[in-house]
Amino acid sequence: MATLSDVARRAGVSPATASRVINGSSKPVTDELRERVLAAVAELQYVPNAHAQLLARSHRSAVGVIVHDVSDPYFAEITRGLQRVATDQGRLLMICNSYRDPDRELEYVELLRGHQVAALILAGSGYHDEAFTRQLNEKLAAYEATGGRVAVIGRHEHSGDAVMPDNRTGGYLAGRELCGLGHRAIGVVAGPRILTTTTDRLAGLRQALTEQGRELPERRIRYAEFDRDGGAEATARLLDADPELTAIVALNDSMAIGALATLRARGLAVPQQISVLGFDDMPIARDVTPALTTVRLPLVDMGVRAMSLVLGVGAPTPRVEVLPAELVRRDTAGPVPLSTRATAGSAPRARRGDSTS
Amino acid sequence: MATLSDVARRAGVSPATASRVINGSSKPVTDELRERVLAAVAELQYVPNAHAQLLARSHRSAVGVIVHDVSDPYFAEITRGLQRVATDQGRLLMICNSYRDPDRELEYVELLRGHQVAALILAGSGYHDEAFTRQLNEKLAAYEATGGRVAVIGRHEHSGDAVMPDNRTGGYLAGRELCGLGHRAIGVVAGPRILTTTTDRLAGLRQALTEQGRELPERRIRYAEFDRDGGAEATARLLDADPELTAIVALNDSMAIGALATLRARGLAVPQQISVLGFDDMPIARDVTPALTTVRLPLVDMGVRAMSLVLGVGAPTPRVEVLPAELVRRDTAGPVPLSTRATAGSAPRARRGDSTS
DNA sequence: TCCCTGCGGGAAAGGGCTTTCTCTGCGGTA
DNA sequence: TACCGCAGAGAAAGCCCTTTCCCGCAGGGA
Repeated sequence: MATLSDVARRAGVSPATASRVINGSSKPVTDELRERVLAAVAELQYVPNAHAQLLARSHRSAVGVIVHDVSDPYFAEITRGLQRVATDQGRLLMICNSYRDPDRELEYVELLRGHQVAALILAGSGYHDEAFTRQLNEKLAAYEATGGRVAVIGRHEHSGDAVMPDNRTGGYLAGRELCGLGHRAIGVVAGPRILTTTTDRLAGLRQALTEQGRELPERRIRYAEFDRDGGAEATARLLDADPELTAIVALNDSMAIGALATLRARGLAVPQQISVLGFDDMPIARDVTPALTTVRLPLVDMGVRAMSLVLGVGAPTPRVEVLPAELVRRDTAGPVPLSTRATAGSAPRARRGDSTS
Repeated sequence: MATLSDVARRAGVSPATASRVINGSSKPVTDELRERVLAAVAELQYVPNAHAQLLARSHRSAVGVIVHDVSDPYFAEITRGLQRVATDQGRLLMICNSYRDPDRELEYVELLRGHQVAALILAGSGYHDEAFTRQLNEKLAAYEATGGRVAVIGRHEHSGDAVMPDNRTGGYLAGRELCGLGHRAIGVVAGPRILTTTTDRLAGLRQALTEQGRELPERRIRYAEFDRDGGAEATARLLDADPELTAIVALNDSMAIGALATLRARGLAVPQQISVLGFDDMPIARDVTPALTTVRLPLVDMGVRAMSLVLGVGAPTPRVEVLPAELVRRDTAGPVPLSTRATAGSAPRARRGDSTS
């Protein structure tokens, strides 16, 4: 592997001059030497050693990102937003998948710190786990103490900059919608209990039902992995326990798609026999059939905001931006079926399309 | 930011000893000193500077990966395979999205080379572009000359190790299937013309039709972006030009999903009025309604193989592994509609389910 | 008692680059 | 003519580690 001094030797100049040419330093170099250096670079196919550069340079430019899994559409969208701003600012992103393993998350914080990232963004739900939260906060504090910037997306536990999707209100909107359609027997296909996202969304949902004088007993909730298969499986368990359900809320769209698969397999018509609500509005939601009624979160925007926070200069106080959730009505949620409607409180409404509440 | 010598000073030892303790060197250190060092590390929240380590250490361990876009399910699956092997071997992956921009691809080769990756994997279609191909090959050759390993996934142009999905046969299978179902008026929703993947799949398809005495005129092909929206748009153009079509082959599943959306919007029943075939069998293919009939590629396995090639010791000759495509029959392809069947050559078959050919 | 061995530890040499500092030589001013 | 200033180039000092090499010391064998 050719080094800078190889280039310098070949060009008959000092490494200092070669470096200046290659990096377009402000220090002037005569045209003749410049050309000799560039020729040497081309001949030797020289590529600077990034580690040596990063070591020698003082300023740090990369930004570290820890997500659950970039290929999960939820995070893919957020990452798209992060990328957009980072690219604009000429920053490189180092993206790490924690696969929702807290230990791996801690490791990645260290790893990224070791890589001298200028900032750190943690996206994705926090955990109901005191010990972990404390450890994480310690590590982040240590990092911030040395000038690192930190922002989280969708986590309560961090005290600094944060972008928070309004999960609770989202859950509330879902609940209100189903109540409005007359549903009483509502089941929930939930993500892992330990995730704050799960409990937040659930809390909003429960609040809506309670306001309507209905309830959400634990037996109508099934916890599973936050993905398609988890949703399919939880839906099956839910239906086995309670065949009378007229609606299912899935706490994210992946789970909702799994739910639809199970319902289809069991020959239950959506939304005629049973309604389904998703959460997140990931891109595929409009392409399943029937198109998924869901609670939209501004995913890309969340990424944009987080990266802006972290790259923005002068942050006197930690800033928390709450981004709103909104209901997207498509085709999976309908009025409670006639057979059970007698017991429902409010009049059913019919509609379809893509209007938002 | 604490450095190793800070730790050493605090522990009252030399940097050498501190380094040995921290890295678990084979050289023995007495328990007392070891503990003093570890205590200092904890107190200072010391994290080694990765760049300095990488610079000082000789062996390179990370592997660079260039894909079109990790959040595209096709590449997400491949990446999953890459990850699996890399993790087993304790390798870190650096993943870069080229977004199918050839220039960016070249840049990333340099970037990754600069980061001293032990190997480089390029996944995704090559381009019909001589100048670019030559440039890329030069860069790769320069990298290989310094001991780097290179493997490509789904590209013909590279002369070294390669994992090749059998796109041509896949296209052939799609064509044979539709012929068997009696279709004659077959439209193609294709990816960008400049991609070899597009032309390979198209070539196989054309071969199948030709063998059956049918043909695939250019006017029945529409080229668009290789994604959902591209598929939707190309399908619309195709239908506008030729409303008589009884089948559409989309050259990947994303496009197929876009095609389904367009057909749904136009009120055309799939597969009763028009059949749709996809390509790749990405996970969502089974969850759309009707479930997508498609040509499956062993995406995860492709990743596994490529990483194994590149990390495998002793490669005397460049190896090319061709991975087979297979047809997955689901619910979007059916016999040619009755109204047009009179003109069809072969008897229609009815079926459904998930059996593979 | 002396020498050799081996162990635990430190000194120092890189690893490849950036950047400050220094030096040389030139043109311009007093 | 003597001096100053400055442009352009090089020398060298880091950046933070790892690892080789070397040293001192203690214990064992002759």
